[in-house]
Amino acid sequence: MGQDRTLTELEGTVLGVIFRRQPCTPYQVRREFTDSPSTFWSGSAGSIYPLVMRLEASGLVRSNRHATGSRKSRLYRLTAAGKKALALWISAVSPDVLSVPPDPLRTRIAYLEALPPEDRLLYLESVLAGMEEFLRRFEEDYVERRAGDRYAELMAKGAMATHKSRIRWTRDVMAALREETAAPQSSAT
Amino acid sequence: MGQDRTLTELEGTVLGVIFRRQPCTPYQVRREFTDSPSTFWSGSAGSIYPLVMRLEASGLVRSNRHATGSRKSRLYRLTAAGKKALALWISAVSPDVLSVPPDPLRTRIAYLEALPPEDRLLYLESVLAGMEEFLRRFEEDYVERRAGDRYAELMAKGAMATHKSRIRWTRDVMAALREETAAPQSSAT
DNA sequence: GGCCGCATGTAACACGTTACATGATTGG
DNA sequence: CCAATCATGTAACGTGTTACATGCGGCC
Repeated sequence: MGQDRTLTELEGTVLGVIFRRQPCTPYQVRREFTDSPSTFWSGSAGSIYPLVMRLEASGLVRSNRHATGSRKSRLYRLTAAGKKALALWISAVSPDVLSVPPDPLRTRIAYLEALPPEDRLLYLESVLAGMEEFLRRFEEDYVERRAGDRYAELMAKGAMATHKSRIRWTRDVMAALREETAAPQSSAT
Repeated sequence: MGQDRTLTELEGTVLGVIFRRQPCTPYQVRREFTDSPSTFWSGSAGSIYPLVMRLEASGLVRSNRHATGSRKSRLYRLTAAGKKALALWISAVSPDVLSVPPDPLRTRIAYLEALPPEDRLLYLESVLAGMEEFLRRFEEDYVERRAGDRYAELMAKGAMATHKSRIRWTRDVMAALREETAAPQSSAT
């Protein structure tokens, strides 16, 4: 009921969250985003509630009334169509999946020459420190939650691998920069 | 003239492109996005032209008329304020820079259990093949363009490092999956 | 019993996308 | 000279964000 269009990135992800957590409330879905170490999706109420309602309207999820005390809410779970749609969304191999994901740090470093020369290394150092701090917290968090969930463990490893690769690369950039200033050629300001 | 608000990700990037290429036309800016191996920004006319006009309205870029034959266009370059704004955008260390960037593949693999068990490895294999194909093309392209630009080289290395790390991780996931099916425990659907 | 966090929403706004429109230029 | 591509835009649309509104629950 309702014509099939391909799911957006957030819709697919939310469908995945509900699939994993079902039955669950929209608020639990939100928490999944707000608690995530990634800051890409805000998980704001304004995105999640309307989205979940949209999913229900297109028959991908269904909900039961549910009350805790006199507070009313709804528990959502996937329908058969929902599970099919999720599987389809996952397995449709799009270019974004195969190509390099966006990286705000890479973008900034690409235009590092817009910074005064003496600020460039300082910037990279502060970023590096921040990333290492992030890594520490991520690892703590990961140890804390590894409830034997093999899947969660795999996911965390993937995210950390990427993060570490970024850290290593940042160090490379710093080394290149130091080398350049040590043996100065003509520099374009 | 025009009040300073912090630049969005696309605005900062476009400012960077103009800084790098100046003087240049909006179309050249678009090409930078459409030619990029990353698919995150479409670089559609509908995004770039209005954005560049917005930048000019806020005094970050300035343009001169410019004609090739009877076709008219504008050549843009950064103003002093523009260069300052770019430097500020780069050096303001936000959480998105420090945390793990979004990864459509990671997200999909997180909900791999929504796929019929027999499809999971097949999916990962096809993704892996696609990523390796992408890597080959990226490397060709990179060799082709390495006009001794140390910076471009560094950037390419960063992107490739991330990409390779993703490939390695995908292999890990496949190995874990194979192991699991070889020595089956209780599996959730 | 008042305050703060939980939980569910809604409204206005900004921004990027697709699709469309238009004219110039180049190639067969 | 006709078609395809280059190049510059505009319009409608969808969707995510911030900010606001509301009410319940626990705690101090």
